[in-house]
Amino acid sequence: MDSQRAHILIVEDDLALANWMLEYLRPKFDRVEHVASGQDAINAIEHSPPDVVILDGMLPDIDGFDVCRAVRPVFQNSIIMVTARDEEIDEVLGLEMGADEYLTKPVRARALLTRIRKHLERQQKSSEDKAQNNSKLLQNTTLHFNNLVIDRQKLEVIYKDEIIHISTTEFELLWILADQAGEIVSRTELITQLRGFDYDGFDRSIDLKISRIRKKLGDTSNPATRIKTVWGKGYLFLADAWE
Amino acid sequence: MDSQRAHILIVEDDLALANWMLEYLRPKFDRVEHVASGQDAINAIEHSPPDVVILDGMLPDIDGFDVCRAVRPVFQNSIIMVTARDEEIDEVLGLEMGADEYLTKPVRARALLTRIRKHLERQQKSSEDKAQNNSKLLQNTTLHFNNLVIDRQKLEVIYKDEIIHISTTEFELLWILADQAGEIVSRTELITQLRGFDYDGFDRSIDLKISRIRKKLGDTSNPATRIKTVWGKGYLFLADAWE
DNA sequence: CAAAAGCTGATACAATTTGGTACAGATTGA
DNA sequence: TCAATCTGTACCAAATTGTATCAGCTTTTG
Repeated sequence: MDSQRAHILIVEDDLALANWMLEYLRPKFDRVEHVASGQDAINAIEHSPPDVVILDGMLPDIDGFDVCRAVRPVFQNSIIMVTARDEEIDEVLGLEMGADEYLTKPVRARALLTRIRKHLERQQKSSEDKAQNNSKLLQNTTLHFNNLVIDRQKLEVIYKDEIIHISTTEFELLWILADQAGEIVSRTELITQLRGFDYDGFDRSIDLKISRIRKKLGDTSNPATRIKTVWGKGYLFLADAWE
Repeated sequence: MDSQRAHILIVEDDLALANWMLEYLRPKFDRVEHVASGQDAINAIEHSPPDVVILDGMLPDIDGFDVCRAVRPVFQNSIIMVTARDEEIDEVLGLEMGADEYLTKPVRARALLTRIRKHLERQQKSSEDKAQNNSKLLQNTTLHFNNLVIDRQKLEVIYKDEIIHISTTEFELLWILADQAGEIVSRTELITQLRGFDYDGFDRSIDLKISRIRKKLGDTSNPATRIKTVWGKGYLFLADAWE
């Protein structure tokens, strides 16, 4: 799961607690922000909608529940409400306040993380569903190149009648290249497609995967002849080199 | 939905309270039943699933929360849990026990009715949604994949004309995967569906079950070829690998 | 009712997958 | 040719997954 690219907003006036959350979540997600008041929360959410909001029920200015109501019309992602034990329990129980999930203080780190991941996962899935309905029918499910078969449904690669043991991400990469056989595909594009988001900073991981794939598909001569390197541009999958 | 046709089950050992509810609800719904123990509740729910269950948290034999857990795998409609105020509020607040709604005693008639209607309405809505998308799947009681037959009613799995000895939870897991054949199902989702509530903390139990199922279904090659592992994502049941 | 058998999941550890770092080798252009 | 840039891979640490083992429970048997 690429939690990495998630954007989390913490709304919490207890600065000690907020800092604890920040420290715990920052290494795990791409962007973790914090505001301490209800008004700031509303502004932040409307200005730059996060994927998940962690919302304290009791805030100095605007009540957390009211924040919830205020942003709901424009904010469809998940809200995880954190309430103190002695706050209006009935309200919480009614589940009518518009949050997607409720936790009580004290919040355990593990529980918080689990919930965040659950909601991110859901969001991703539902957006994938939508995307698929529009485009999936148009897509090929299997690619053939002579003795090489790449089966997207089975996540399986067969070369010369033998199943090639290939890992999930290696498969993804191979698929992307093969799907655009004959075209040069840049590292940037590969990395974006693989991880689903832009990645700055340089990285040998694509080369590494290519190297592994080549080995598994017997493309061992130097320079490689089936998945070619195009210096300064990217990689090129040859369609007619698989005999 | 016209509440008229709804089927309500009341699980309550306090007979005075139960009678009060019966009297109040009977004129408003088509079928309102009552049982006084957890075991009876489980039987009743499994035998003839109601649209809404009103479940007392504290019962003479099986705890209401346990009833909830017990039926969740096979019962998807709404459970409204009624708890005494001094019962384990933490549990309730965590919303981890699998009920859809919580009320505290004393229960006000009006509130109860409102909640029931809300849930009936939701169910109506979501069943309409589902009916549009996959009306067949909902009614399916048996899944076929070549030589593999998974029979939900008999809780039976047959592979190559042989009955596979498989435990109940293993069956559940297999069913969930097979029901979504071709889609990657995440561990989080599996665990939630199996246990009926969120679970924090790390856990190899799903992997373990998968491992056992694979063994029983002869998916022994490494890596597995019929129930595939998708690294970082979950598991994938292949529909056409059962010859 | 007690013993046996079966089921479940926790723990522990092994195996696999992934990608960061480092550095050697290859390529390019001045 | 040489320095700068780009690519290939060995090596390693972290994350993820597979599974043996075992204790605690349930169910079944006798």
